Amino acid sequence: MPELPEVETTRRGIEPHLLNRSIVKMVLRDKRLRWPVADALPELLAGQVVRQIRRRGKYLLVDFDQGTAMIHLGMSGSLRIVSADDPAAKHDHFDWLLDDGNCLRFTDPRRFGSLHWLQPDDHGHPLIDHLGPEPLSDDFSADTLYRVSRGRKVAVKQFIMNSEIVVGVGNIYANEALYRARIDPRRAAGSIGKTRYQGLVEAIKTVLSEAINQGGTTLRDFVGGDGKPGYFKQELQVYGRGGEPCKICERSLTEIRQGQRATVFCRQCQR
DNA sequence: CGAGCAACCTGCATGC
DNA sequence: TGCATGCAGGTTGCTC
Repeated sequence: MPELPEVETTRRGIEPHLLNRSIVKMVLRDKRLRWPVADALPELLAGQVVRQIRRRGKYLLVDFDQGTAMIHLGMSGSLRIVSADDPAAKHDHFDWLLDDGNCLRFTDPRRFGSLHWLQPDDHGHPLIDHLGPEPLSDDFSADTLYRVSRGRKVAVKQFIMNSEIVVGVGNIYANEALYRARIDPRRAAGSIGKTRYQGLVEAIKTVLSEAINQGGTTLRDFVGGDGKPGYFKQELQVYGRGGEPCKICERSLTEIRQGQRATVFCRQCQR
């Protein structure tokens, strides 16, 4: 479910409900996430006040006075604001009860998500220390992408999905951006010139920005922190459309697998 | 170092 | 209806 636009949509949805609220209590029902949730977390969080919610790649960083909670939604995770007396369902793994009677609820059927605690004096965390630039920042440019791609034989689609190169480009938006830039996803990253990377960088920025403005992409049941679905699905040009006609040339879209992920593209329009 | 792939886990669609 | 199979929005960490 969540790529960068969905994580950002979640951040914006929950932020107003959390800012300057204190955590009355954390209820940890299942600590078996991607990495086990620290047993000490409920005790650590009790009484702490949320000061800020940031995003780094697909990680949400909830800042408190005495540390930071780092949350990842994995493939199937979501965060919602619900009433504290809302009964927990099967995959609701933890709640943060707030001082206004609401609670932040983490739900994740596949348990690929995670929750870590960062001490304020930490310089970061191994999971986020080596991340590449934010795609919507000026640090992500054709110049840098061109430079770091020299000599790389990996397919360009897998290259832009590598979080050390750029964060937040998942399978949906990688397919969409390559289609918009008209680049064949199988091409070696090192074989692409600066001008074409210029187009790719613009396509990535555009597709991510548009998706955020639409509230993300809802494929199954994604909802933002405010409970509303995303409306970007109707804008998808290739993802999930293998065998259907290309919207530019009408030719049937090709679907292949790259690194165990579905790739959809047009053999005519993408070179 | 890079490339390829198995693994983590559950739900759902599909086909026999 | 039941069962086996394959696939899914992500990422780490192993082999070669």
